[in-house]
Amino acid sequence: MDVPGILKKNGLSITEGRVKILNLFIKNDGALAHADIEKNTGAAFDRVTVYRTLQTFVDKGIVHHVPTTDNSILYALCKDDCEAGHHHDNHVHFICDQCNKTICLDEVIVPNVKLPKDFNSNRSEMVVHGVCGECK
Amino acid sequence: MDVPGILKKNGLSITEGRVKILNLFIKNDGALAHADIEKNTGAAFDRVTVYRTLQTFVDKGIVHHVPTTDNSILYALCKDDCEAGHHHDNHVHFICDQCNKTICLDEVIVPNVKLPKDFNSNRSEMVVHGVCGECK
DNA sequence: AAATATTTTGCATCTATGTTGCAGAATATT
DNA sequence: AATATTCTGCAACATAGATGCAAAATATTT
Repeated sequence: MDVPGILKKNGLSITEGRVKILNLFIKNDGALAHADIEKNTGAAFDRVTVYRTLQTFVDKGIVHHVPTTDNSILYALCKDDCEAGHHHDNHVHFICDQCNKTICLDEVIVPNVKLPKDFNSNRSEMVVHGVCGECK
Repeated sequence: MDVPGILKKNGLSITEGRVKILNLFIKNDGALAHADIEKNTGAAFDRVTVYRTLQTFVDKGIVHHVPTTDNSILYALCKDDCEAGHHHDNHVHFICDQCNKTICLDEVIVPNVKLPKDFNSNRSEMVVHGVCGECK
């Protein structure tokens, strides 16, 4: 589906900023931080607009948060979400120690773990660190 | 091992702030954010001191970062680190949706996942969300 | 296509979080 | 007890993110 289509499907107005930012996600298969987006759009938009756009995308399930160990917030697009419109982010995220990219491994499902009794699990997140195919 | 002993073993001076903060971690089996520590020490220490103490503890391997999906940094003590002094945090972290506590499941090891070929893994982190034994 | 209604953007402002340099205080060493 | 080392607190700074509101852009209606 094309970018305007994705926006319309989610009840969002089609604006220059949203189109450009969504395109950035589609071109880049890794995860993006707010700062990456500002760099790549050449400061064409206000900081606040970028924040709000990202928040909107998260709310609509177009994009999801990626867990990190530092204090950065990463956003990643799920291919499945794009196509089908239902939000599921139970896949593994991979962070390359070399190129520092965060990559969604859409095909790798987060495994279940045995929890202590009396613990119930809703959802799980998994981040794997290592060296990606490009850098190897 | 007692708190001053842990500090000494890591080549750190024994100071009021470090003892109190390390005690906080030992008493509380969940993960703590910077803000939690400031609350629990009754603002007895400067903000900067708390930041630096946490950074020092991370550097020395006394405490480790817990991955989160929001922008908060959580710190958690590993029982094993305390006892043996070697850093390993390949256990699962559990975040309770109800009481919002983060709990180190020291006995639950992060499972291995099959990565795409050409990907090498060094270490993995896993966060499970759900309801803990207390809240159930 | 023009007019109106709705959304979105940008600016100004504010808050929280985290860092760094440096002098004084506390701890460790001799 | 005196010296050397380490740590703390203050001030200042940097960055990330949120909010209210008027102006601008988009969507809808006629």
